[in-house]
Amino acid sequence: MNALKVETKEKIIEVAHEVFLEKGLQGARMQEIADKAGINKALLHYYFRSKESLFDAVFEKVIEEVIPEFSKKLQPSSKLEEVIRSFVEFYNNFFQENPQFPQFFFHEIWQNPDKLATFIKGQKNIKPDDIVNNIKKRLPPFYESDYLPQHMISNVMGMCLFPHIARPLFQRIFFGNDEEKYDHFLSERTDFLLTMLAGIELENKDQITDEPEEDF
Amino acid sequence: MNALKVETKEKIIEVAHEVFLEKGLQGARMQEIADKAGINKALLHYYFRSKESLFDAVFEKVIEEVIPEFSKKLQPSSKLEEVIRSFVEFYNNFFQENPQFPQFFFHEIWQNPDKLATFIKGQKNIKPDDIVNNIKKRLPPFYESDYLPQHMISNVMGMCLFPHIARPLFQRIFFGNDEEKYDHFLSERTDFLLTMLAGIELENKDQITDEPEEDF
DNA sequence: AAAATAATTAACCAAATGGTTAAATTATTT
DNA sequence: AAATAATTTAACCATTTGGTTAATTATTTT
Repeated sequence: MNALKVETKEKIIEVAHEVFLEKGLQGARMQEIADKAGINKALLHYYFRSKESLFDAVFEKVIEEVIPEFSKKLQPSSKLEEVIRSFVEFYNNFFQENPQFPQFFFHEIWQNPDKLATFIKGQKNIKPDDIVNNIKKRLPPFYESDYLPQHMISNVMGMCLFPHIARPLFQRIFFGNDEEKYDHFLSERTDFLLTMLAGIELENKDQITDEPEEDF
Repeated sequence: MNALKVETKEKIIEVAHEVFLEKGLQGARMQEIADKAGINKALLHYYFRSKESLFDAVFEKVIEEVIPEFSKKLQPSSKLEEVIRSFVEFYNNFFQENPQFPQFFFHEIWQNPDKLATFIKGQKNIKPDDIVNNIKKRLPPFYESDYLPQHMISNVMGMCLFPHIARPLFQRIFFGNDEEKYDHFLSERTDFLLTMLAGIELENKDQITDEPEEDF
């Protein structure tokens, strides 16, 4: 009558994912995870030796799902415009489906930077140097050539991230805490960002012939 | 009167501030705070009934220090350019001096949105409607007029915030975990943002005719 | 200086929490 | 069907942790 090994384990990871995302590593309670998974706390430790190891399993799974999707968008082959477009689309989409993710992610990154950074760097799909170089070659003129390409990454990521990570406050202060209005704001935003970014690029289009060489 | 009392209490708040910022409400330990303040745990509870009340005291103090500074930058009287300039300068400055603040802030905002949002909304210096209206009136043309002014706020805040909140990861991935390089990146960024934002605005300046053009 | 009040401590306490043990139940293999 | 292995549970356990008590030491007040 009872669930098979695999099913139970997956149920645990699934529900642990929820709880960890909501409460963080410290805030999460093993009892709550066990309860929500409909099992005994001892069984939880049967499948995962410790809270940490459960957390690792959850985190690994999340990252392993996100990173490939993420890095697909950053192929050096594609044009910068394309990269930005698909990046913005994906990022906004993902956050809308996983609202607490940013908060959780950055919290844990600060609590345990080395562990998580090492883990993420371990993902072979991501090649930071390639990304930076790809951007460097294609920077639109208004990104002053003396500045680091990392500024552009920060810009795009920051603009995508902010309304999601700041939601609880931002929604209350600027949207009268109206969920629907905020959701509308968020869906509108992908469009807005792409329009805006394209607009800025287009204004300088005449100067770009192919791949402007800039030295940094 | 009780010179000691004040000193102890302030010492507690000071050290609690550190610990809470680093570990968050859940992660912080009363014992650690007591130790670092060089006092007994019982004395900690003598001054602050509970962990929560200590946390509140710390949070209130932080907010009360930041908000006025913050809202000063958002006076509806000043020009949008000025607002952005001083906002970016202040924001970047503050984060450089309080690196863990963003992470801490957003974590707590998500853990207890109502409490903190209510508290922040209680600060009478901040009038969201005024801010939005002020921005609405002065939006540069490339911010499509159909879009909400909140987009612009998200843009500026997001671009300021990102490299700070993402630092542990970003530094490791894109800067070979070199503290100095990252610090340089951060100090360069204020300049970069102002240059970039000014540049974008200037390109549409013909319709506004206000400030002399700078050369980029 | 004595009484009263405030600040501080050592020793406890109860609840919560991550984790364990050993037995029981269920599945699988022989 | 018996033996073996995997899964699940109830009852515990040790530690941690926020919080308390009651006594002690300053500090003010009278």
